[in-house]
Amino acid sequence: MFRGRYEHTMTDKGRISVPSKFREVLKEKYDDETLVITNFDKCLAAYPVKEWNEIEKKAAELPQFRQEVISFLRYLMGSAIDCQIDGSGRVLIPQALRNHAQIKRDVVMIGMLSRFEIWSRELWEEEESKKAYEEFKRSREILAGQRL
Amino acid sequence: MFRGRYEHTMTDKGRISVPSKFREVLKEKYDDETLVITNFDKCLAAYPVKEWNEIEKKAAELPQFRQEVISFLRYLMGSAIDCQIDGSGRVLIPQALRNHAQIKRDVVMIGMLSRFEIWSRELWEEEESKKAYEEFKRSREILAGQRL
DNA sequence: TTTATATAGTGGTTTAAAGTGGCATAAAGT
DNA sequence: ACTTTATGCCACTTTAAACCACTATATAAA
Repeated sequence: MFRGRYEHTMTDKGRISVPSKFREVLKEKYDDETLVITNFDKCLAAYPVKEWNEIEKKAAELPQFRQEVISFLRYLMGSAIDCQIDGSGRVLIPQALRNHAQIKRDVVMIGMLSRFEIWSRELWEEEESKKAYEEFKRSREILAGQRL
Repeated sequence: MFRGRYEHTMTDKGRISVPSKFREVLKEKYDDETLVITNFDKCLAAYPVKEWNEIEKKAAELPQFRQEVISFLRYLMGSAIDCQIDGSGRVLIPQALRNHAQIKRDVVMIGMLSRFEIWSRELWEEEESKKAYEEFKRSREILAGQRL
């Protein structure tokens, strides 16, 4: 499973090296180094193809004419692109996705179990990191409560 | 189970030797010398992978597209990194975690049953003295009630 | 008590791997 | 054909992992 937070930089041509721990998970657990990358909130989400297929399957079961479903699918599916990891462990992030996530140079990648997120460092630090910490402190009891 | 308190020092490259008692527990009870280390309030928490997997399992059961869950996972998973214990019984603590726990050189490690905590000694002593002060105030109340 | 022997903790050095930048070639779009 | 975009490859730098060595403390034997 993907976990950990890594700060990398993007080359001027839009390539980012995938953290080696993530690549390891892809190789060991998924046996496939292809990623499906899509828009997600203010960041990008990268899925192993196997996980992405699960999402597609679930999405197909949703009522296809509900307005929310249509918007949701348009958003998530419309921007999903599969990206190959190259010989030196990098992926090329298509221009459209870079723009969406406002990625210029510095990026933060965050493991999220079955996927990982790609953030512009500025956006992450300014907007999301504090929010995430607050939510964590608030929700920690959900997990802690089940253990005691 | 992890028990006891140990004071160690960190090398300039961020390595800390895990107390041998803890290593023994890892080997005997968990049969695996990998640790998952994560932010925890003012210190770091180190889990045997098996224990950490329990937490991940619970996290994976949460609805993955709920906003609170997403923020929660961003922090919980983002700050968790697995660290291998090397040949001489040490772990490398990643820079980000060192910063979070304000660890410079002297550390205190505290057994907490299924995990152990890693404190900067300075912070630990502050916490301890605070606790001692609370204790003092509490006993004073009791004494006050005794009309002394 | 003194002397060996082992083990834990620490420090430093070497080696390997990860991440990054750049360039050359290939493919695609105009 | 030519510009743009993508891919593959190589070189450099930094960081992490592996290795070796020393000291202090504990343990066992003389």
